[in-house]
Order: sequence, then structure tokens, then C-alpha cells
Amino acid sequence: MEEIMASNFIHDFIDEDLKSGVCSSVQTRFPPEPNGYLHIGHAKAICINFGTAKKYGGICNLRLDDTNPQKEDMEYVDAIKEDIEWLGFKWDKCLYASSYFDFIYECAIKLIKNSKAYVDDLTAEEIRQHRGTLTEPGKNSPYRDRSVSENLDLFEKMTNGEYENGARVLRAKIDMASPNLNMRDPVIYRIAHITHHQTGDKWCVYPMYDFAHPLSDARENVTHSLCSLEFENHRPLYDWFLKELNIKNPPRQIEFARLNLNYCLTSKRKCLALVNEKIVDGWDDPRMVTLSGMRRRGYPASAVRNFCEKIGVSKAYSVVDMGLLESCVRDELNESAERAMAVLRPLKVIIDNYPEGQTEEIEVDVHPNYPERGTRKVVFGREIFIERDDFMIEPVKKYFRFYKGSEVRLKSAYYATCTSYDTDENGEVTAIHCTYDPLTKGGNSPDGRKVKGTIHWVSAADSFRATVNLYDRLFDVPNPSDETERGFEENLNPNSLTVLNDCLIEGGLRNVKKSDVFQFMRQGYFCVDKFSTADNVIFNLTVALNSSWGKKE
RNA sequence: UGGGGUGUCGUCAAGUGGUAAGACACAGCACUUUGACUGCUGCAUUCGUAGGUUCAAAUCCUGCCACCCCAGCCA
Repeated sequence: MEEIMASNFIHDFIDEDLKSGVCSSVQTRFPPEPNGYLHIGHAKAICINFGTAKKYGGICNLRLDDTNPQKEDMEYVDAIKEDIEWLGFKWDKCLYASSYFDFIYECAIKLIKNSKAYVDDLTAEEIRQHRGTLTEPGKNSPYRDRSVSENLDLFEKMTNGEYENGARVLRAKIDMASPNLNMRDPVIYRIAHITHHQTGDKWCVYPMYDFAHPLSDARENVTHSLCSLEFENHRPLYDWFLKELNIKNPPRQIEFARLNLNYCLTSKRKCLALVNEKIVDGWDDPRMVTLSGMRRRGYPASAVRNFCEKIGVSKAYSVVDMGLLESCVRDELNESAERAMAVLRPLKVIIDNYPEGQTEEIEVDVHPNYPERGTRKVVFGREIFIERDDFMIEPVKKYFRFYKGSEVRLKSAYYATCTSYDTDENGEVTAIHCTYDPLTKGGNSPDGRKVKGTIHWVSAADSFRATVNLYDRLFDVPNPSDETERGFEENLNPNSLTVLNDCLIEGGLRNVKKSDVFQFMRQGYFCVDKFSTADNVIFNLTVALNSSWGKKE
């Protein structure tokens, strides 16, 4: 992984800081809260944080931002680590905000001693009422001017577990009239009698994000704290804490626009609903844009990284086209995936002039663009199967596959001409009959005659039945979060999953391993699903091939 | 009607006073034993908008418009 991140406005700031001597090296961090699974939006943040550190020869730590035990769980920290590693990044250290609880607590004491923080007895509702509104200033809490000693005493009692959840909070004493609501005496510690997944029952007071984050960054010597745009309003508060606590070489927070992708969902709440209501098959359902979902779908990590590089970094609100992600996946897989032939919706072909009971082996390139990668053997015989789409009773214009009288090339095998077809009582085509030209073995005609169409096939003699999951986008509207009428579930694409049980795959793929990826020629890229077994091989459609056929229809 | 941000092609996005990169998408042509890949061509006289400064403005100034974020003891 030698990619060097392209420059962006964040790097411009860093260049300035380096030049002016504000810092002499660069350190970033990726700070997810372990309360859900990582998705494509996190991938952008991961690439930016790790990519920036790498570009400047600096350090990037993973920091689990676990200051709210109520929502967090070990299950998520394990999944987060696994996903980051899969994406191809290596953290310098894996850290926890919770391991700074002592330090953060001392900082709170310091603020109290400096009369910059106070214990407030107001209820949550009262605090809300005192906060004022966007256009009206707030009112001071009646407890705002408690003495230092009383605050110290009360805060100690809070941490000793003498009060119920919500009974009191510690607030920073800033300015209840600030036009920035975050500066109106924000709560910095709350009481929560709950077991923390890292610190157990050691604490019953926990710092809020706004307090813990700048201190954690400072504690780790982060130089540039990169986060998304919604924290822009928090920056004055971030800087306030660092200044009041006299932090030397304070980290600098820089915000960038988070990633939005059309036709999919990244909201934790909504994804959880999809999982809980069993609309999808878990967090790693191949239709989800979670990292685990994309992994199971067969997206190469390098494609996801490349996508993150291509979308750039800016502060403009944007919605990136899903098509760009898919393009990155095709780009990568076109280079790496071995080719194979698979017939998803089989139609039997009988080659009437091919000797009954005879078969032959044909050598085919594993990758036509790279002959040096070798060949594989496929078996040809009298009975083969082709895609139902590759035959039409009444061909439409510019259709150059099979129809009565047409000659096409059976990929790598022979030219064949369709002579007739059989139907059942419903008029459904059950088989087609062809004659082949023995002189065209390998797919070339000695007399130089050309055919327009080349189609893939598998032989009845050497193919096996498999299940193929055809995936399409989960939602059929560009912005599924836009719940105009009913919930987002109204925007689900009813055809996001098509399960095909009678697909026929070329014999050589009988012993595939989980997560192997192939290009099924003329169709798309497919990977072996995690539930695949030797008896029932399951392929997932990773992404379909581009096609200029039928586009105008 | 407070504060903080953002507006450059259908979608992302370069551009930092010298006359609009690139990618995806789209269209066309060529090549092709994948209607794939690849190659070539086309695709913003214009940068939210109206003025102003300048020899010269997407870039500087002023007004206006649109959109996003903030009133959790969430992050």
C-alpha cells in the first residue's frame, strides 16, 4: 500500500503549521465511539487520518471514544479493530479515552479550583430552559456562583456515588449569553451508575465528549484533530478547555465534510433497524455499506481506499454517486479477478452434429489481458448450457446472439449456428438445437468469416449447480433518509436481492474458497459467500460489468 | 429574525489576480474470442447572484440569494 494522499485544504493548514513552527511533526487519530459498526463514511475518516499521518511521516492512533458506557459495548470495539485492519491500516497504538479518566478528572478539579466549573443541581429540563434559544441569551443557573470548596465537596460526592443519575452535573463556567450555544456553560461531567466495558465499576461519573476529546487529543500529543463539519461549532469550546488548562502545544481541530452516498444509508439508528427487523441479513449483509458488508460483498479494500482518495476532502456538503464506488471496485477487480464461465439462468443447447458421448478439453486464459497468468481447462460436449438471455425467438434489432439461423461463437470453443428450438406446452423455450463447425475449434474460422457475438457457456458434462445471490442497491431512491411520507423503509428496493438456485458453474470452480473472487464473463464479479459449503457453493454478486447493450431501451 | 459554515459541469473536485485540471456519469468512434477492458473524441465563454476595484477576477470588495450545522446530562 504505497499510495500517497493527494493534497487538500487540511494539508495546507498542516504545511503552514509545520512552516511556522507551531508543530514539528504530525500526529492524528481515528476516534470512533464503540457503539456501532464502521461504514463507508468512517472509511473516509480513516483514510484521511491515517493517510495524513503517513504522508507527513507521523503517527496515527486508534482511539476508542468510550465516554458514554450506556451506548457502548466490547462487541463493537472488536468489530472496529477488525474493520480497520481489513481496510489496510495499522494504528500506532490502540487507545481508549477511558484510560484518561484520571487525567480528565484532575482537569475537572483544576477547573473547579480556578472557578471555571461548578456543580449544578438543576434538572436536565431546567438546564434546557436556562439555556435560552438560538435568538435569546440563556440565564445563569442559581448554583453558578457556588464557592470553590462547596463545588469541590459536591463533585467529590458525585464521584463517590452519593447521588442518583441526573441529580447533579458539573458544568464549565463560560458565558450563558454566548451566541454559540455550546459555550453556554456546557455540562462536562454527568452521573451514570453503569458498568463500563473498560473501567468496570470504578467510575460513576463520566466526562462528556466536549471535555474528554480535547484532553484526550492533548494527552496523546495529537497535533491535528480532524473531524467532521458538525463539530465546527464545538471548536471554540475545544480551544477554551485547552487554554484554561494551560495545555502546551495544543492540538488544532480541523473539520471536513462527511461522506454522503446516494441510494444507501449510513445512519446508525436506521441501519440498526434494518438489522433488527431482519430486512437485511445482519451488519455484514452485502447490501449494507458497512465495512463488513462491503467485505462480504467482495469489495477489495484497495477499491474502498481508492474511492476515498477519489472523492477528495473539502468542506462542501456533498452526495457522492454510488456509481463512483462501483467504478473503483470494477477497476480493481478487472485487474485482479480470474475469469470463469457461469450460467445464471440456464438454457439447454444440443449440438446435433457433435458426437454423442464425446467430450473434449479446451484451454482458456485465466485472464485474457494477461496471458502470462496461465490457462485453465474447460470441458466441451454435445450438451451445453447458455444464458436464457442469449437466445431470442424473435431477435430485436442489433441482437447478435442466438436466434434461429444465427451463428455465434461459443467462447473459446466453436462457432455454432442455431437451427431450431423446443418449447413446452406454454410456449416456453426448453432447449435450442445447433450445429457446430468443427473447423472453428478455439473460436477462429479458417475461412476468415466473422461472427458478431461471443457467448459464454458451461457443459452439461462438467459443471456444477450453485446458488448465486444477485444484489442490487438496497434503496431505489437517491436519498432514502428523506422520509417525506412514511419511514425510510418505504424507500427499500424490493428487488435488492434475487436468489438464483440453479446456476451452473464451470467445473474448475468446484473447490473455491470463501471470499475468492471471479469474473463470470459477460456478467460481473462474484465472490464466494461466508455461508458457502462444498455441497452448496454460494456466490455473491460483487458488482456487475458495464454494458452498453440495451442501455437505450 | 443569533452564531458558525458552504456555494466551480448531472455527481465529486482542482483552482490562492493572468484568462476553468482531473475523476465518475453521459454521447460518439475505434479495437475486441467478455456488447467487458482499452484507446480516441465530445461534454462549464463560465465559476449561486447583482454590482464594484483592476489592463486582467472563480480568485479582491459590497449587497443579495440558497443550502447545511447548533437549543443531549449523545458523539
